[in-house]
Amino acid sequence: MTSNITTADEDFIPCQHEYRVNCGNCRLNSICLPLTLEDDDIVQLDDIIQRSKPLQKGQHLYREGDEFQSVYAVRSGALKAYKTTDDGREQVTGFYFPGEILGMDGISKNVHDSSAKTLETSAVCEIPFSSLSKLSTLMPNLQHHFFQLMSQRITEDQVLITLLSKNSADERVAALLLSISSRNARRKLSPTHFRLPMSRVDIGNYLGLTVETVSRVFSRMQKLEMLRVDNKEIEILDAQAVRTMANVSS
Amino acid sequence: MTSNITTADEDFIPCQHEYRVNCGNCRLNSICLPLTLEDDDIVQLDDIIQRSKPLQKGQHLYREGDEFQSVYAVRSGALKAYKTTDDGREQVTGFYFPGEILGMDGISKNVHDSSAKTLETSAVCEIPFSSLSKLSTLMPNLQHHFFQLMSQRITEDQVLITLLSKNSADERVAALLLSISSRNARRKLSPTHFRLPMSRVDIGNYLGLTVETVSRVFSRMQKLEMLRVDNKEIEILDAQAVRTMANVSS
DNA sequence: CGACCGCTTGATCATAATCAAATTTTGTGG
DNA sequence: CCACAAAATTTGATTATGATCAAGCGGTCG
Repeated sequence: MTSNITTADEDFIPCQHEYRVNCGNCRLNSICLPLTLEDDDIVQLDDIIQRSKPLQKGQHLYREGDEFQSVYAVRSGALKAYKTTDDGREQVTGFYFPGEILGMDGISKNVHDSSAKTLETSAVCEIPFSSLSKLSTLMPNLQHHFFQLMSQRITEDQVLITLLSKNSADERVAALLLSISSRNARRKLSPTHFRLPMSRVDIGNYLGLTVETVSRVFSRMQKLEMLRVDNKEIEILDAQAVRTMANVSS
Repeated sequence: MTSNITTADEDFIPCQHEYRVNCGNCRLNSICLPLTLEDDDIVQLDDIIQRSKPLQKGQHLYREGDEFQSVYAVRSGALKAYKTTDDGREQVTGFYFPGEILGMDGISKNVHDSSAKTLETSAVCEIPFSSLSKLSTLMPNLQHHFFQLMSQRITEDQVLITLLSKNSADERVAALLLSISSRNARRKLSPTHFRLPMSRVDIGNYLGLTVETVSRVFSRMQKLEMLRVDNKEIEILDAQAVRTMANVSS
């Protein structure tokens, strides 16, 4: 892990000059868990958080059925959460980017209800749930923010439910691109030019489509000059056209 | 509301001899919010809860965009939660039966993210969220249980996502019937013989199918002698066959 | 009684799945 | 660095599932 070979990984190289990351100096703290906290409180939150070594692409953070201990904040990289159906197919339930929290589905039964796997080299902050609960009783702001985070997960799932239930393949793919674009914007990255960390299969398993259909939609969007697609590299050429294709007011 | 006209409503007539309902004597308290609480704590919870007059069929509990104030526990009857898409179609995000909690999607933005409407005459308990939050900081059990309820909502939404994404019309309808059946069992009602409170359109808008398809699936299930369908009255004749059709291990 | 609503059934059509194959990209070892 | 194998992606042809369009039935309410 001390190697400094630069991989083909497109993401920023983590700051080397401030290795001792904490919530107070993390550049994600304005969109992550500390969002609503005072400086004093952030220090306490910081105390319970464990920061991971980088995880290699394809590693599991947890698996469906594992005992639930912690929720996780993505520090760098990207992950997918997914469930495996009885007949062995994979339903991707979400993609997670830096600053986003995953694992909250494990709270209800104290067992992870889905698996989480890195899509590229990633690092996460582990937040032991028992400590978070305890701290939440002392810090109403934190409790409220965590309620909000769970509620946000619910509203986002409801958006996906609607997308799967009512929208065409074109609309689903366009909506996913817009979602990734706006999440990039939130992290001050380009909303029009980015690299998809997930495969076409993952996209299909998220949107309820086959790989072939996903690929065809990308081709169609390219032909219409809305998009430039170079393998995983995406450039949105006509954002308005993509919004129109997504058929949502956002 | 002091009238004692009995409607055509199939549900049990609420106990008249104990009008002053509270959480301590509510027959749903073993599956509802008080689940994990001690007697003393139940009394405190009871203090913040407001019980509604019966709501007529078709009345709204809240609408998408309303300011979020409270979550609600169903006391009797049944409700649907739904979102209206930009092009005016309706996505039903859930059906709610006695003992179940709805409205948690409003926490994240302090605005209801969906609408809730009664499917038949119903009564609910209103739980002001600010009071619930405050009480939760004092009662770790309550905080934990509410975290669990939200997490359960998330896992249930993920099941629906998978259903919509991967399963056929037959499988979706069969899965819904099994879900209603097991929720009836939880309330000590018959798991094989019940009345559906929602219309075929509602079922379609929940499962991402048209009315016609829903109706055809019911017909098919009747022809296969798995089910007896008399309008909204359902009798499951061969539960194993329904499980097989649903194609889930549950 | 008649209009309307919810539900069912039938015929046809469209979208995306499936099957099949070519092509590009990636990873690995020499 | 190149060669080769494996994996991922794209494209094409055909098919199947459920949507759409259309009509009829039965019950309810004014």
